[in-house]
Amino acid sequence: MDRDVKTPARDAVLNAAEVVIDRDGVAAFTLDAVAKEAGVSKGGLLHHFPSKDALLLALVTRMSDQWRGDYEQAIASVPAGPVRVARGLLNACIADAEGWNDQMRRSGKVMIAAMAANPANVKPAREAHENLLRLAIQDQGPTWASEAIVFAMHGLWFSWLFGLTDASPDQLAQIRASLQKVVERVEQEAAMR
Amino acid sequence: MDRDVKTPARDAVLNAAEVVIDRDGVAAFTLDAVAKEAGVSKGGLLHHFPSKDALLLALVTRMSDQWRGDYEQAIASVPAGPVRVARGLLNACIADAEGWNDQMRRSGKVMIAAMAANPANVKPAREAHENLLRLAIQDQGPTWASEAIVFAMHGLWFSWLFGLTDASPDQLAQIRASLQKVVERVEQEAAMR
DNA sequence: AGAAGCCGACCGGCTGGACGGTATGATTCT
DNA sequence: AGAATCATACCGTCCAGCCGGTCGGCTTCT
Repeated sequence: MDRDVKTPARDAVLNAAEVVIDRDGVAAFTLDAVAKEAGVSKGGLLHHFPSKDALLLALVTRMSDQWRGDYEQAIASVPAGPVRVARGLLNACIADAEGWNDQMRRSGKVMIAAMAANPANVKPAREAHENLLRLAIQDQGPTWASEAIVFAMHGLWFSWLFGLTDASPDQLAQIRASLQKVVERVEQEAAMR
Repeated sequence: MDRDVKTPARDAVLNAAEVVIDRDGVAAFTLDAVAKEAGVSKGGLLHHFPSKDALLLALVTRMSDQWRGDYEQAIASVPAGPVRVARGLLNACIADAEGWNDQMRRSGKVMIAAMAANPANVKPAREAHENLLRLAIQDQGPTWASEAIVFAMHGLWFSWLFGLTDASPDQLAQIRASLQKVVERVEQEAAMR
């Protein structure tokens, strides 16, 4: 298959789709709405993406690539040590909490839209996630701690996304602090051994 | 508002809705499909639930009540101690792993359907979740540990639901083992103090 | 050079079907 | 009887995908 070509028009449509889903909700995600937001006719939109499903898949793909790049960079900036992966994720999440919120909210809504339409669309996200877990398992520290923390980060993401958790900055900060405490505990223990 | 009356017909429709969403996907969740599955006409269905949104809300409500009852019972069966909530959740999840999978998959798909249609529909789930977090904070053990584990359980649920994680029993068992290790570690530490 | 032919990008109207909801009649229960 | 519980038929809307057509740039032939 031909690699996804990155033309400005394509990217503009993708951005517009994200905006519509994020701002107006998953139910409002229609081809007309996206075309209007992108300043493009529906015909023009369908010229780039042969179907709504294809658009959704491209959206998840771009998102997953972005996410993967982000967390790989965040992890790389942490000196080698136990639970390095978890520490990297947590650092990135805390360092730019607001940015993290924005991006994660948008990503999550896209995921929901993709799942609702066709679960096959989340494949790129699955690959990115599997890659992350692989990195976590290769950590120096105890595997179980790395895994648990990675899942806790995901739990935080999803819970917040679904509105299960209060979205107040205080609440989020508290939860992040809890996770940080776990990481620190594991690091201390590893250092003492 | 009048309390939700539990009639057999209502419950049958609710069951049918769950089946359709679980078996055929969120996109196939239409009033016609649910009515057909329930062996009821669409008019009959709409007699019980005035709108699709109402049906979805009722679905989430029943699910949340069920879930709340389950975890409260699971927690109650754990002797008082540190991270009792986390221990209870984990026990329930491990004791009947297969049942847990089934129920959680269905619940998750319902949540996605509800979110896609109208995020306001997840309110009952939010309340159940807040209640769980409240219980976790009242635990004897360190709050941060309880919180982290609760979120990890949620992360496992969501990740698995979105197909982010391999659904193989081995993989799931491994992750559960990781979480269990965290719980045990906290319990040990609390005991030594 | 320049006319002719071509091709990808894009437009916008259209349609056919699906889907949520309504209106009204039939049937059963109390 | 009369209320509750359905069934049947139907309506209006919305939306994904299609299709004929336009425009501008690029190549090819002469």
